[in-house]
Amino acid sequence: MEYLKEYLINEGIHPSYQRLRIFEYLDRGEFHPTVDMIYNELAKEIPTLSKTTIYNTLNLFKKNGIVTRLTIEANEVRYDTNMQLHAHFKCDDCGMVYDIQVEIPYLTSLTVDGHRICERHLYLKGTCKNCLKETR
Amino acid sequence: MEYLKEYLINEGIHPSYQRLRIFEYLDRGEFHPTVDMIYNELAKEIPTLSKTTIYNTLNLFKKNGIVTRLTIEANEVRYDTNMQLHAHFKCDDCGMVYDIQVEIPYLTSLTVDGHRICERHLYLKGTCKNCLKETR
DNA sequence: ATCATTGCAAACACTTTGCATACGC
DNA sequence: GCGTATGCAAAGTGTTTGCAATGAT
Repeated sequence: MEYLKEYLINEGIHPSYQRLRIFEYLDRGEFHPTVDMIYNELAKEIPTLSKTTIYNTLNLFKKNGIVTRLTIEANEVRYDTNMQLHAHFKCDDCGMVYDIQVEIPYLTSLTVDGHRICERHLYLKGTCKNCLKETR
Repeated sequence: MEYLKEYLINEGIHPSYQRLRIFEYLDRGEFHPTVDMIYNELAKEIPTLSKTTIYNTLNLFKKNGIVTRLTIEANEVRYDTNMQLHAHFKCDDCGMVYDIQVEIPYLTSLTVDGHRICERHLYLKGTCKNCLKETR
């Protein structure tokens, strides 16, 4: 946990207990949780935790560029600590969101049609391989 | 307007006056309006129009596959009648959303990592060419 | 002692639901 | 006349804001 603390400090974020726990939770692999997921999970161990703090914290993380907001779905925002360029696949059946490694030179382009690009999101939707198995 | 009527009927949608007007408004080029934009514009000419009707109508259009929901931004849903595969660029300065014609073979692939893809969205963000001009 | 963070409660914004009215065939 | 579409009001959701209490140095 010590290295996470240093990471936050490096990014200009005072590493309070709540912030550390929220970042640690986000940073556990390909997870992309929603605010509710974070709250429900962490509130078990931090009973005083409030959703306001989670919103504050995620907005701070976003502002400082250490998380990305995923808007695959109109009604659910997910958060990702993996800042490298990659795509996301969401399964319409089970709701799982997968990281997809893409190799699209085009995506890394700095401009398109004269517009300057500074953020890219490739979202795919369908049925994931696990759900495909079950319906087979 | 007659051909729009026939189009809706073909897609299994009863072409009421409100539905026609909403679809016609959506279908005016690269526009991608939000519910509010549709409402504000059409309410001028259809004073009794309610937002509920717009929500009902857009959900119906979505269900019948004649519009796509764009979720470039967490807090704003936009609607698009262009069902062909293309990307969207949103300008952080002026808020304008542009259609981008892309040629990425990968994007048309039917599967990735064993998952079956049935919907694709490529969202780009940055500063559009018009806003770049002004700050120059 | 001071300044920043937390978290409650209230406010806000967006979308859906329930239902009575109005419309079109 | 009947079945559907409309639109008001209310409910439901997700997020932000105001502010007092708390915590860290």
